[in-house]
Amino acid sequence: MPYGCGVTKTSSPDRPAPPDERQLRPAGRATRAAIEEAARRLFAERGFDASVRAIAHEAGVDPALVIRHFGSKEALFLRCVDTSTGIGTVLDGPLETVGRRLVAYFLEPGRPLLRQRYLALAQAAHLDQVREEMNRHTAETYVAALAPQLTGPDRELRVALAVAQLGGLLNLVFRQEDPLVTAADTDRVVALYGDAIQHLLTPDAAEGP
Amino acid sequence: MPYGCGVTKTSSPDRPAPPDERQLRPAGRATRAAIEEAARRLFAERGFDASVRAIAHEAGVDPALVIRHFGSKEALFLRCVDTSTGIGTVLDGPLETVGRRLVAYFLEPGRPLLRQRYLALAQAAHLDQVREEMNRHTAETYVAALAPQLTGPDRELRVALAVAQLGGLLNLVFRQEDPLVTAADTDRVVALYGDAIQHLLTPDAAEGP
DNA sequence: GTCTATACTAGGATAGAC
DNA sequence: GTCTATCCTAGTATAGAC
Repeated sequence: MPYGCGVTKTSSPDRPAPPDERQLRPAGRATRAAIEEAARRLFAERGFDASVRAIAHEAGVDPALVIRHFGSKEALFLRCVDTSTGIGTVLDGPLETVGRRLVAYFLEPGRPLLRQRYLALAQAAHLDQVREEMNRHTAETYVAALAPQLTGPDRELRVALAVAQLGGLLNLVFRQEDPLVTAADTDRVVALYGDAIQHLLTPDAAEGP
Repeated sequence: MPYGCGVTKTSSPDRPAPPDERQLRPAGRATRAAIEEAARRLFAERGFDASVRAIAHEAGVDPALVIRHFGSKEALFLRCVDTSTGIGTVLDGPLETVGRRLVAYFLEPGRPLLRQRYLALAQAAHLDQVREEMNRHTAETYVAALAPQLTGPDRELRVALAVAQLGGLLNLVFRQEDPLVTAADTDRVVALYGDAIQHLLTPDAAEGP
């Protein structure tokens, strides 16, 4: 997810590295898992506004345990929000039409999960670690996949700017709910905005109808 | 400011419209003014994180007075943050180069105020009223100024999408501080991203070097 | 009308007993 | 590992003094 959404952590640097999570007591494992499951659900539903207390209640445990196990609300959030949403296949297609494909992918209806995750991340973007993860994800997913295929100067910069463009669109359609855009034909937005993104990646290519 | 920043209110719908602010008691006026001045300073410095209590302390009054006078922190914020930053002159120039001019305007160094205001608004964007003001500002400033000059279909939609693009760039350079972009030559970003914006506004125009 | 004092609710985080 | 009790900060509301 652009702007960038990333965040797919499997270990937190906050806890002083227990030798292996699978060696924890069964009770501890179950509690941890219950907290994490509840957190995933509530973060998805309410974004970063979901309170630690509400998550604890949902998991049937004491609020203090949430902090005890995950260090902080921010660390728990980083652990729970991820965006492994199959964007890879979109990026793997032909470079000449990736702009429209990206826009179409994110605007495709029936993807409430994408929207939920975007809103949750956007809401938490004031936290430094969340922004760092976004940048890391942008670099690892988008820049790594597209920059080598580009020609001309500033290949990495152009991909970063294209991702920023995509983020601007998601902000508009997912957060602002601008009436001009929500009422517009999706295909038109895909064509217009997709070509604008494409223009940064392959400036010389001709455009489709 | 795009994405959109607007918010230049002079009267709040929350209070039931006192006939004229100048008719309030001197003491009341002075207190109100002190609170508002302190709020402007702290909101600019710390964004929406500036607490009501800190604002009250800065103004030398009781925290309850802040709420008493302005209704809520959100209402005070809406009253204090504005973006009348002279974007009008940028929009008034020739349409054919407005994309690059817009990017250059926002990337121009020595404009810490622009950045401060953007960050404050982005941080408060989870509030419905703030987002509404952003949309209103986008419509009144950008769409109103540019859409009539465009040719072809979807004129208003294309301006809204161009503003979204601009918002994506500001998010990148003001919030993310992506090393790829902060290290890049400003002129390159102006050319690349400005042309991408221009492409939505005047798709047929040729591009500069 | 304007301000002071107090208090309510909610949130995140921590200390220390079991 | 788990829980109880507690602390701190925050936004907001209200009663009552001037």
